[in-house]
Amino acid sequence: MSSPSPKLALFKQFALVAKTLGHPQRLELIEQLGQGPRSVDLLAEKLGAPIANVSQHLQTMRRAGLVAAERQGKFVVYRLADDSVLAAMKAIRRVAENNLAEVDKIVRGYFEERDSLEPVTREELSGRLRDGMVTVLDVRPADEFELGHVPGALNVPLSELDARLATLDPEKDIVAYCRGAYCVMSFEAVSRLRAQGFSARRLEDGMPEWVAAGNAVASS
Amino acid sequence: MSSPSPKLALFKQFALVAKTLGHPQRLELIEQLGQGPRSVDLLAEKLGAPIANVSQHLQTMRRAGLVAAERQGKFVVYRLADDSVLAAMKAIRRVAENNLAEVDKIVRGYFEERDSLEPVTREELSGRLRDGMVTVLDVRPADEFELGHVPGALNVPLSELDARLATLDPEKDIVAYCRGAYCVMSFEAVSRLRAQGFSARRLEDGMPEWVAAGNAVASS
DNA sequence: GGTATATTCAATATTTCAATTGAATGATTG
DNA sequence: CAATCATTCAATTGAAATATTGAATATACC
Repeated sequence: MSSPSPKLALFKQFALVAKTLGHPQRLELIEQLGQGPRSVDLLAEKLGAPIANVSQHLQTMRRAGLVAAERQGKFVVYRLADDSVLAAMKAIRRVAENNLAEVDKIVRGYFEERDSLEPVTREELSGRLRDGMVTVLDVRPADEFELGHVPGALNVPLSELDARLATLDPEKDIVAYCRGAYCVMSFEAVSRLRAQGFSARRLEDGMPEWVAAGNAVASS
Repeated sequence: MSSPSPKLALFKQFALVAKTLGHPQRLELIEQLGQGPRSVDLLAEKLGAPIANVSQHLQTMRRAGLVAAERQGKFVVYRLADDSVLAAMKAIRRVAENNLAEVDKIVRGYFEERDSLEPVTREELSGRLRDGMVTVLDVRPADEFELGHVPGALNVPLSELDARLATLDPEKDIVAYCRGAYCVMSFEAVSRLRAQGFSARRLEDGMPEWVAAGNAVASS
């Protein structure tokens, strides 16, 4: 028998990946990076966490092969290593959804009640985009919108939604999206739009999935 | 304390799942349970770990929704919560394979050199099983074989391979499999069979994937 | 070159995790 | 009902992860 069995060595590596995913803040970083490469600076601001802290998490993630870093001028820009990282996060999310009662509780309490109608699938949105009979709303903050969005989408951050209601065409259906499947902002937007009489629905998931599915992305 | 944001609450749950996957021994338990429900006793024996230790890991995994337990007489039988758990483990493995140089090194050193021929896919094996022109070898220990195996497979544990070489039909191709993609035993078996002049290949992955793909399983 | 800015490093205190041991519980058997 | 077996619990110890702080390094800009 070989002293360090190859199997154990491999499992240690797999465990390293999983363990590194096992931190809420790092999952949040992956959600952000799922939208595109970002600097440490910007990520720290998004998370509302100290820069040194975020930097350390990113380095931990780099050691585990989840992200890669590249220096651009005085910024260090991190990005996801590849699509498999998002896939892994999705797989973990599914385990939690299926088997943790706690998740069900949270989702019911905060999300489901606000989404009585079926969310719109990516395929459906792609189709309706071609017809032009739909208004697509990107409710993320402006900086995230600028770094990449669904072509033709209007950027209406949640904070500005009420102010810009008047500019929306009440005849068209509205589809709102934000970062990912559990991004609260799109739920909130749909709920407020409906309250104003709009026909609003939510995209089933967010920007990262849109990109991962090979859809077109526009940047301004 | 005001309740934390639903998003953070969710991410904590996701992180719990990932963190729980982040231990080599627990991954090994999942590999074992991927073959079917097992008692604490048997799992401990398989891992060569103290029972109390394994029991604790299993309870940790139960809290994270990865496994479920059921009392059967004086045994407590654990099983995977559902298919999503194996899917998550697979997704994590993929991240590691794609992005960790260390994994590549281990695989190259221990596995690849012993597998110059392409492994057989599940689909291919299903087809050739119908033709009957292939000998399927299950090289796992007898107890694991008994709890479920590919229909028509011969159980030849690695330890008995040499002794039973004479009983194998040299005219037929041989396909060997064991637990999972990285289960060393099937590599070893193929290598030894080839050294004896047999036409031997390895199934691309193992028992859990065979089951997950909805293939038939026989038990003796 | 000097200074501001972005990021990383290093040291520390705190918390959490893991393995070990022996005792306690629950179910079965005689 | 005692004895036995499988499992879990509880307490302890050592190891590892995390957040926090302030200093160090690199790059750009003036």
